[in-house]
This record gives sequence, structure tokens and C-alpha cells, in this order.
Amino acid sequence: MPPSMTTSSYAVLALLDLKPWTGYELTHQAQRSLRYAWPKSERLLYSEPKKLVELGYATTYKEDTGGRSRNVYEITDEGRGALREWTATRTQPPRFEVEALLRLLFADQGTIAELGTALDELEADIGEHHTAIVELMGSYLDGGHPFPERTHLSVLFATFQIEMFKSIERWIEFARTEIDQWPSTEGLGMTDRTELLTRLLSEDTSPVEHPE
Amino acid sequence: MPPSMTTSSYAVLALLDLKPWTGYELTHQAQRSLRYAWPKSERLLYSEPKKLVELGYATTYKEDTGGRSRNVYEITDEGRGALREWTATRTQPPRFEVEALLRLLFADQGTIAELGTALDELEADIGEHHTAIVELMGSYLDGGHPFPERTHLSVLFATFQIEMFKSIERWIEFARTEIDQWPSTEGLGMTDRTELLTRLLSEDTSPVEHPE
DNA sequence: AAGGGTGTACTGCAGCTTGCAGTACACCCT
DNA sequence: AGGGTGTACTGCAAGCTGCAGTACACCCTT
Repeated sequence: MPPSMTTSSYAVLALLDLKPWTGYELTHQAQRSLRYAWPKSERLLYSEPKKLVELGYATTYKEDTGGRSRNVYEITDEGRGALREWTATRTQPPRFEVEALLRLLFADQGTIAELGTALDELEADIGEHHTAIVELMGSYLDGGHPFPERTHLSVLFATFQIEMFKSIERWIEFARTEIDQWPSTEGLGMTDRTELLTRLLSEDTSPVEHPE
Repeated sequence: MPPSMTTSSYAVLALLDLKPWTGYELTHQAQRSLRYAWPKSERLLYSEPKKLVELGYATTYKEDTGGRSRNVYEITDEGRGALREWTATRTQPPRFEVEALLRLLFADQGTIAELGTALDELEADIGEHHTAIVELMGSYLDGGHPFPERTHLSVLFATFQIEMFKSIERWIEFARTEIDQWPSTEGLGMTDRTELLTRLLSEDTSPVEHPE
């Protein structure tokens, strides 16, 4: 049985379609540019191109320039064909893992301070990514894009990230003002305030945007 | 070596702190209530409580009511202690997997129609969750919450989801109007429009909210 | 009364993915 | 000569997922 193509395999194959990369470059490039759409470990990113070679979707050769040797990977015509077919398949549903929200759901098993810390940590994690992408956009204006002809794609993708990050940051602010009103994490249940929020949500109105 | 506690283990342990559950109930409850904070497979959710028993954080017994037998799990004092300690640990950074965005990043390897389909699929997936949560809020108003004293937590969590879903849906709309202006997926690069967007983003302004 | 569909209640297993430790060498500074 | 940093990976254990399979109860139809 040949190894099977996962979404991660196609992600690496798509990178190879831009230009040949060494394994090392590939892992770092993928972690920088794909982190917010398809986050994968360095380890996997080293394994995927090997699999692509095994499937005939890429070729490889050792290069001995200057320092130590490294493996260079290049896409084949079969690889380009596989990529074409992939773009026509159904996308997987999105998946959001946020441990801070898990802490919120079970906040009655800890203190208000601990819930506050979880929100601070979420804010810090998001904030880091947020400033990184803003700075990246600045660098596109100054120095340009590593693949100039693909700038329109990166920038439209960046609007998604900025929109997400801002919206999460707004929610964290909102959540803090709500939690500030709580005497404790537990046993509150359906207060007047919670009932108001529930009513707004059941009418599909976001109380974050309308915090009257 | 005893098995180690993962975030998923604590998630299940936190559910067990609410009341005893059977394995079957646990898998279904966890998939319904934790899906948007901590999505895990049914298979794992069957395995976790067994691990908790092995660690002394839960006890189990077989019940033979009516139909076939099922395993009931109950938290122990050690389990409650472990849970207390968990709430004080650092949360893991959030993680977002969105294949539709991966397709956007590599849209120049497919057609405009295929990119449109990827956005449609994202919209459908998000829309499904969106209406589900709005309806859930309606049911909290009518029938109430399965754990009434925890309503305030579920509802604050729901504000996050609604905020996210709305913001993704707004972005999809925005992305479609942008893509409608593209003659093709590839080779556009830094157009005037893309430069304007880049400038806005580099000033941390979301063009989704200000689509002048 | 036999058969089929649905829901309950799981287990086994192959294969995908991650984190961590380890290896090895080049380059630079002290 | 020694230590720190960056390049360039590999091996392995353990975590997690999807799928197939098992098994039984309940209900409806033919």
C-alpha cells in the first residue's frame, strides 16, 4: 500500500509548486506562512516531502553547498496533476481549539482570578500573532512579497486574520466586563443579565457589538 | 509508567465533576458542548474515562438497566484535586485549522470557481454551527439549561461563538466582493486595490468593517 | 413471524501527527 | 580551545482519528 495524501501533503505540494525548497526551508516557510490556516509540526513537515517523492509527486537530490548537505525537493508533472485534482475536492470543516474557552466553560471549578488569567493568556497569544501580521503587511509595502505575483492572495488571507484577531480581542474585553460583575464563578445561573444576553443571542444579535 | 493527563483528559474530568455519566453519554455530551472549544473524536472520548479510572481520578461500575449494559463513571476526590490544579496551569495557545483558507492561499493553482466553492463550503459549515447555537439559546429561554446554575458560563461562551461566526460570515462576503473583481486567480500581485488593503492592514484597520 | 432499520454501547486497529531527544557539523566570538 | 547559535535533519514513544466491526434492544413493516 502506497502512503496516502493528506491535506498536509497537498499543502507541502502546493509550496513545492512555487519553487524547489530544501527540507529545512520547507519546514520554516510552512510554519511561517501556513500557521494560521493549517498549523503543522516541524516534524511532519520534514516527513511530507519524502512521502511526495515516494509517490512520484516530487524528486529530490542532495546539495553540498558551503556548509553541510541538505535535501532539495522539486515538484513533478504528476505532482502538479495531483494538485489540480485536489482543488476540486470538498474542503474539510474548520476546526477551532481554544483551551481558554474550555476553562471558561468549566470556570465554576476554579476562581475568578484563574479565569482572568486564562483570558490574559488568550489575549497574549492572539496579540502576538496580531502584531506579527500587521508588521508583515508593513514589510509588504516596504520590501515587497517573496512571491510578488501572489501578493493579492496573501493580503486577502491577512484580512481574515486581522478580522479574527480583532474580533477575539473585542470579545475578551467584553467577557472581562461581564465577569467583573460576577460575585464568583459558580452558582450564578440565569441572572437578569444572562437572560438578556441569551435573548440577544437567540435573535442572532452579538452583545459584543451592542454592549448597551 | 502511568498514562499522562492531556487537556482532553481534564475536559472529560471536568464533565465528570458535574455528574456521573456513562461512556456513551460522555461521548455525546462532549461532542455537543465542547465541540467549539475543544473538538475531540468519539473514539478518544470513550478512552479517556478508562484512563481516569486507571489514574484513580474516577471510579466505574457496570449498569444493566433495561437494555444492554453500560459503564458508569464517577469522579473521585483525587480527581477533583487534579482538576483544581489544572485550572492554575498555563493554557495552550489557540489553534485554528481552516482548509478553505489554505485553498485561498494557493488559489492561483485552481480556478476562480473552485475558490468560490471553497468559500461556499466554509460558509455552509459555519452556517450550520451558527444556526445551531442560535437555536440552543432559544431553548435556554424556553426549556432551560441542563445545569441551570451554569447557564452564565454557557451563555458567555456562546457570545464568543456568535461573534466568531458572524465575523467569519462577514469576511466571506467581503472576500467574495474582492474576488469578483479579479480577472483570474493568478498573477495579479500588488494591484492598486491590494496595495490599499495592505496599507489598511499595516495600520491595523480591518477593511471588512470599512469597505469604502 | 421474519426481516430491516434505527439507536444504544462500545472495542480493535491501522495510520496520521506531535513533541522531544538526539546527532552532526559549520561559523563566530571570546 | 571552548561555548553559543544556526543549519539540517532522524528516531521513537505516545497522542489522536476514522473506520470497521460487534452486539443487542426496540419498533415497524410485510
